Amino acid sequence: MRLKRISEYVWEIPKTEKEGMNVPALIFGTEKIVNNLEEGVFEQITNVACLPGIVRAALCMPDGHVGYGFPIGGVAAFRTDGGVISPGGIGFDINCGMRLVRTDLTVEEVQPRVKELVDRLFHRIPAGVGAKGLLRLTPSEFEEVMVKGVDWCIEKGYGWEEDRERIESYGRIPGADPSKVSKRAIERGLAQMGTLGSGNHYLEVQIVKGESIFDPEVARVFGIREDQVVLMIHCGSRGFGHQIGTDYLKVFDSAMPKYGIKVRDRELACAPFTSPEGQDYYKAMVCAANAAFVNRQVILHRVREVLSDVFHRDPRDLGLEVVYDVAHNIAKVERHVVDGEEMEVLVHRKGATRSFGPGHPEIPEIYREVGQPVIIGGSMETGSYLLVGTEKAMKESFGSTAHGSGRTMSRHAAKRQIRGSELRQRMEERGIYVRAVTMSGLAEEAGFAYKNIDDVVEAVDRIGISRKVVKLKPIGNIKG
DNA sequence: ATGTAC
Repeated sequence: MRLKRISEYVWEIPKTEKEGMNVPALIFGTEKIVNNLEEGVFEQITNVACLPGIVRAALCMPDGHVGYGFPIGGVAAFRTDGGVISPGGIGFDINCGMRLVRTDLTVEEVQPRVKELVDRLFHRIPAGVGAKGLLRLTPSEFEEVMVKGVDWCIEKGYGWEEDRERIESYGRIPGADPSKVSKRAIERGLAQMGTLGSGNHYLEVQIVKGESIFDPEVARVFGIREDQVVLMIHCGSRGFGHQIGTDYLKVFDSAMPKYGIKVRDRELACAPFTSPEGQDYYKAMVCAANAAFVNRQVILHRVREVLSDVFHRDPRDLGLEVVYDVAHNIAKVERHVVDGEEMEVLVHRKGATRSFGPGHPEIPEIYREVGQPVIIGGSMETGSYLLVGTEKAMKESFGSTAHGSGRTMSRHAAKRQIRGSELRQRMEERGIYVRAVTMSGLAEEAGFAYKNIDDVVEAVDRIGISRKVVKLKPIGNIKG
């Protein structure tokens, strides 16, 4: 497919390249990254550009790879009036996301006890396919989870008041309607709050090395300093969100003819945002998004319990504060400037992170002057980054940036390259203590199966859609 | 990602 370089780090596939494109597709990345993207990504992002009501351009972030319908790393904004909502543009794992937690503990204090700490966390935070949590909710409690999100946790003592403002959308997106969620989805979700899941989901113990602080001023605002231990939580809405996605794909698949919508790929099933089907899915998606915030909040609660036990100190005294929590699989109603005019759009971010710049009213006051914290998670071997949102992201990418490394190798291929037990040993020799539910699952997540996180982060930093603040190095990891 | 196929 023909790629036109329109600036140093932006590549365009013009509208004329494929019949039916309503807008061009734009790929963000360095030459190296764009040259290495799978052909399927270009196919998928230009299919997205054909969807009804899409504005300006279909975007692909530097960590783009082939996904269900939309590429992972895809960002697309649709008119709220006249545009569509598509589960394939959000992902099955609704509000899969990242939460970063700071501590007042130093590397010297934690390093000698990292095995004990990781083992205790492993026992307290259930992980793996089908894992059930320590919390067993009644259907009416779960209804509150869907509607109130993290506010429910704070009411119940699973969170602190001050956690709320350090979560995207304050951990509670308005518009949830549990009556739009199937009984089956609720049955799957009831016992899953406070569980990690599997695949690339993890809980990681990380350290801040002095030479990895790129912006000391912003790092200080985010509560980050040299020699500090932090924890990163990566998980989503588990079987609950997955079931909602599955349910509504079926609904949309049969509703499309009614609305005269034809898509190039059945995986792009969608419905007008204002249609009954579109609104029902949106309301159910919000339920899953709020449940995912709750899931990460309950995991944080367990983290606070375990660290308090291990270090015999109160969690507040340990400085166990949320830095921020970002969604990377979600659609949100936001206002953006399109062709010089501010308008309301439904921004789909699928494997992409919100990256609002300084002064945005949706950023909490504590961070408003510098911009929104952006968390980009690498593979469990290579480290992760904390960045900050920019004004340029508001102009170029609907306030969005990348979310992670992006796979370069299939799970199957990764398992052929290395045995889980060998990887575990190799990681331990390099100072990363890992506990995994299955050794095959561990092998699938080997660092070599992913793009180099430094390349992805360097790209978003140079493009200017988020700025590097600090790189975080893993010393302990829990995998589902 | 996912009670990894209803």
